[in-house]
Amino acid sequence: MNIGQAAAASGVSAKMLRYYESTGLIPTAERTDAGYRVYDRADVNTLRFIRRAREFGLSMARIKLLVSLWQDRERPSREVKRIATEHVAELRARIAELTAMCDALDALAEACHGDQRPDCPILRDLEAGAEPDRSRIISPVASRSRTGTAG
Amino acid sequence: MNIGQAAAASGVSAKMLRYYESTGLIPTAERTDAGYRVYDRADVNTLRFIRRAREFGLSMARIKLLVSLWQDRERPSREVKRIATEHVAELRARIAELTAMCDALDALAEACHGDQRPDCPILRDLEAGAEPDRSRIISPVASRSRTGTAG
DNA sequence: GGTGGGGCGTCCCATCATGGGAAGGTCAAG
DNA sequence: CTTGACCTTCCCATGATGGGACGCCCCACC
Repeated sequence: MNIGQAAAASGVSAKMLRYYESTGLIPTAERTDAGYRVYDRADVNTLRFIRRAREFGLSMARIKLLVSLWQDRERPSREVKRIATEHVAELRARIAELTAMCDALDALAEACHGDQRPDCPILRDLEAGAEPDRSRIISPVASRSRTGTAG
Repeated sequence: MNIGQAAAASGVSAKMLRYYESTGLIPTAERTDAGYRVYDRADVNTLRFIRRAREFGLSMARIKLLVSLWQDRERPSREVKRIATEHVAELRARIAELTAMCDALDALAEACHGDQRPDCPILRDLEAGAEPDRSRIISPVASRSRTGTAG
């Protein structure tokens, strides 16, 4: 089967097929004399596995691990579970972040009249912390300590 | 103040300051004779506004709109509210997506023994929809090399 | 045996916001 | 004048994906 057919059969785009191959997620496909990639049903199954894993939001790195575990009949389910659990934890963290943003912004939006008047609690919140035109913001010593990153 | 001081005072990195300038989010900064960018307290306030807006997960495009609304004393709060509401809707949609992923994967992980045995509901779910392939998922072990993953 | 349309190949670019780093100029303190 | 911190611009990388250009290939149709 051609790349287009494998793509249609698996639900993974041909573009992604080439990309997955280039990153080593799937093995290098056989080629016809003309250089066309050739796939079989087993490849399509792997691709479906990958697509399904992507639907869980798993990263390529984790999917790579899962695929090799999947193809290893001796795998300990512990390994699989660990990967899934890590991902769930990350999803939960992300959800918590987004929920905090969402709740805060929604509260602000609820408090906003939303009419032709310029007064707006959203903007008032956003500009909070902006120093009014008082004295200098930076102290003479301030520029020294640049503590690492801020994620 | 120069870019490093403005960065420290605003919480926006110098790198991002240049980037925001290049994309037109903030106006082109004045320069010293040597070419150094110069900022004042008003710039720092704008930067803080931007940083705060970023904390709500707003896109640069929406922040650009918000900044111009913020600086327009005649703005209708309706405009601001609309932007916030759109973003809240997108956040909710994203949260729903992530929550669905999270719940589904978590259920699978919960059902997984997580021991040394190879049987695993997570992998079984992932391979669901894969066409049966003559009783085997991958071709006979001896013929195909496993592309020496080793890691 | 031609030919045309569509599939395939590679390579480059863009996303979105951010950081890393190199090469070279500038400033301020010693 | 030296030194070191800071500034400049430019390039690259992220993560997964799509878009597009250009050129070759394949097959059906005549």
